[in-house]
Amino acid sequence: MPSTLKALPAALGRRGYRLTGPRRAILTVLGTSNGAVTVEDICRRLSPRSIHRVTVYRTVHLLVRAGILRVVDAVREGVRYELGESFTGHHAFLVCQRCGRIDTTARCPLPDEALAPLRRRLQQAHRFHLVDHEVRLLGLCHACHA
Amino acid sequence: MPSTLKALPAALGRRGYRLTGPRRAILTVLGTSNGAVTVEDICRRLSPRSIHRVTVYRTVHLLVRAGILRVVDAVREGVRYELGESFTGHHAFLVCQRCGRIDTTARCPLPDEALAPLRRRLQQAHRFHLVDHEVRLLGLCHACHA
DNA sequence: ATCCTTGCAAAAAGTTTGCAATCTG
DNA sequence: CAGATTGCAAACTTTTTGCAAGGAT
Repeated sequence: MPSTLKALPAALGRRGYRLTGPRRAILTVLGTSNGAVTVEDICRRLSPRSIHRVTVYRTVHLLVRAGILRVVDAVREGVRYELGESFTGHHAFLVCQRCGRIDTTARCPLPDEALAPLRRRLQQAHRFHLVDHEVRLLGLCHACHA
Repeated sequence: MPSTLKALPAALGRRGYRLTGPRRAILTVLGTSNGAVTVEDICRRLSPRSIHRVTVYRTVHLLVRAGILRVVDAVREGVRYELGESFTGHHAFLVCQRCGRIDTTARCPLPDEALAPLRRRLQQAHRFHLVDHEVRLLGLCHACHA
């Protein structure tokens, strides 16, 4: 995805944000990362202590607000726990994007038949060994949908 | 799921862990919660400051080790970020359960055709308004599969 | 009685905020 | 030049660890 790298600073500018050195550097890191990264990852990839960690935090928040970045893990707040599948069965998660509440569905929307081919494909294309899966359905819970 | 509540203390005992008051109380909270909870949630539901927050942390870790609880959010480390879908396209996440690395697949294994019926079902059964979804494929990355 | 568990205090890790100096448009 | 942005220090929040007292088997 080589075009992404060029498109990013432009995307920032178009949204009325200033294009500064730190932001450019952070966008470059993001544009050349393959996978989801942590703030720590970003800092590590920036030239040795060139940019302050606080700036990375602030920039990342800005980019999320601007719709350029998105949060992959954690809806917010800390880690969440649930009883093991032997107690609950396998299901999907209903995650409220507003209050962070996580509920569960009766069953998983990913059909069992799809798993074997998927496992095979991941092994070949990514050399990734599939063990489990988790479907997170994002939206608004009853209380927040008002 | 009324049987769960009784099964939990037994599950602990069977694995050779001691059955104490705090553990019993925490298991009761877990067994009667519908959805994934945070440590903060658990503390709030325990009788006013009866059990120390540190004990809740330790018990939760123990339960995960014992296979009674599982972590829903966050594989480890803090929040992770990725470019928005307008830059990357919609895909699934490959999460390594050992090193925490998160990579992405070319496309999402949840077929588009399944979304409309799913949205309808969630609206009816949970009064949940579906906006987006995220498939996390858990397993071992190439480097860790050794 | 043994040794696992708990609570308290404090450390560590991760994230946010106030403020003055600096840079962008 | 005006206002946004950065770095630094410090506050906060969340999670982990050391240690002595208490509790379960």
